[in-house]
Amino acid sequence: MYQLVAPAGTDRVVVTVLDRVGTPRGPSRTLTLPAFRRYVVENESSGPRWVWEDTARIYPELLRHSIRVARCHDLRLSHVILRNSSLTAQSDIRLGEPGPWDTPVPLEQAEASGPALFELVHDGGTDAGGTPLRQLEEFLLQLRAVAECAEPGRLRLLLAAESAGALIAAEMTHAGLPWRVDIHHDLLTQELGPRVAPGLRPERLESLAARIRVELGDSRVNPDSPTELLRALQKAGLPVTSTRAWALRELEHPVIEPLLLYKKLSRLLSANGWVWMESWITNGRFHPEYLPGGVVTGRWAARGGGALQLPKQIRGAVVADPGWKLVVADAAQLEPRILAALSADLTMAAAGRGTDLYAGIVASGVVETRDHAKVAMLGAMYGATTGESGRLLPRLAKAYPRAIALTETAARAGERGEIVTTRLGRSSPPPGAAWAAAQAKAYDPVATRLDESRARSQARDWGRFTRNFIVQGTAAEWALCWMAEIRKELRALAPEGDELFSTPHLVFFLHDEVMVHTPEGLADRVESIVTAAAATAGRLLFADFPVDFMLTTATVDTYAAAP
DNA sequence: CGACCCTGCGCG
DNA sequence: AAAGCGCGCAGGGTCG
Repeated sequence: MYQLVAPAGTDRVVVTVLDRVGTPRGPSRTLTLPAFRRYVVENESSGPRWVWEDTARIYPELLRHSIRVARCHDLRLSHVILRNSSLTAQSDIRLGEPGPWDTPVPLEQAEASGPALFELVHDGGTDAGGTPLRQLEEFLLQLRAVAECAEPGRLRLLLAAESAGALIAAEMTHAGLPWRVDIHHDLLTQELGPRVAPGLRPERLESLAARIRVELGDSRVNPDSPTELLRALQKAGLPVTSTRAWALRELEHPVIEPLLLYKKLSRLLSANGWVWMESWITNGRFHPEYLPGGVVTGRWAARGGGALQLPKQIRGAVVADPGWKLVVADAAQLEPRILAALSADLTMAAAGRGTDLYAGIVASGVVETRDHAKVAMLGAMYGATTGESGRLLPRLAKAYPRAIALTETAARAGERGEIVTTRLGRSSPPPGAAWAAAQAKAYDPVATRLDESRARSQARDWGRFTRNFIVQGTAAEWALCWMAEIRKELRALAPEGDELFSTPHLVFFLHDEVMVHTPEGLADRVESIVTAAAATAGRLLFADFPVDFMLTTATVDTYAAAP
């Protein structure tokens, strides 16, 4: 059963009950927001799938009133997938001209309350029963596209997982990540010195800057300016063409040590200093905005606060509430395991069974060290051709021909400008017009050497993108299924009380890693749930193919203590 | 002054 | 100009 929800004006919502194939089962009802909330609560027990345009817009309104739903269908996110998927290439949704669903209204920045989130216009008219047609017609197109494609099961799972991700993202934003500003403050003070006014350098940075100037024999150079710094380094006789840390590390000179430290600390100050703390932490919680589907591959992005880049340096400020714990779990060697399963490479899957996959590769005698195994695998998935990674690749290819063939096939497809598709049906975007033009130019009779090499280089670039897309994208699908399963089981474990987040709940997600904030007494159960969910996700994507998705899990008081 | 690009670095 | 993918953000620098 579906419940279609659409805004009507700024303070009303139209709800329509739809049957399995999307036919309205009666007239729609227009509800005020309070009536809508009651409606959701009353109907949730019958297990509907709520169909709405944009979870990020409508669900926070429910969460603010401590209302959660189990399942939804996010029309906006689903549209993007179906519009691009090779599995729905023949569908009307794919063949139609681009429309309003292809240029979604961006979500306003502000955490603005209530009605602002409903300012979508009721623009598509209604049918005789009052059903909003723009949303209904889109939903019908989507249902048809899935039902008529060759492998509806995959897309159905993908859309459900993507939509569950949207619910989780909104819930995590709402709940926030537990953050101790006192600890954060102490940490900053210890590293940088006492806080000073914005624009000034704290003591520690100031003295490092002074040392840098002395060592360079330049009394005015500003280490924050790459241009000035580069010039000063060259003047001091150092053979550098950039001021990147990795390049400086190669050099031997008294300025290097203070300079590297300066860069480290100045990064801490600008990215996660006091200003950051004051703009992003409220009432002991970090509330970043997650963007499901924000990356072409299907990974999440985040906006504001750099939520997906929390440096290890400050993870000590993430601390469970008194009487609570953090259960942190990380999928070990996720992408290579995904590659093994995608390519049905039994040998590679066996190397990772019950053990660290890289250690397993070493144990199989393919390479000598774990580090070699890792760099070779990453190189295979990213398309490295030179260096250590390039040298080791042939050995991987010999040991795991199926896995390596899959990456090579994906790369060749990209080089030809073709698209590739993940396990569940998310397809890569086609290369842009500039790319195609560059390729065409190389075949022109008057093409220059430069034209040809540029075209070749761009073709290889795109090949590396598609090579990685298929693995990264499928890993993202696995992670969505993992998280959706965790969420479902956590809700079954402990029914919610009056307080929305008084029971175990997800508070953080980072591509292949999740964090659950849980009352201490339930931590063991939560660990089991997280572990079992990984196996479930593996079966959802790869049925009975024998690949392990191993986790590193830890129950800790602070994120800094997680492995 | 804002809009934009570049450099550099954090995360997976 | 880091070999090799995907991101976001801050600060410097330039342009209109």
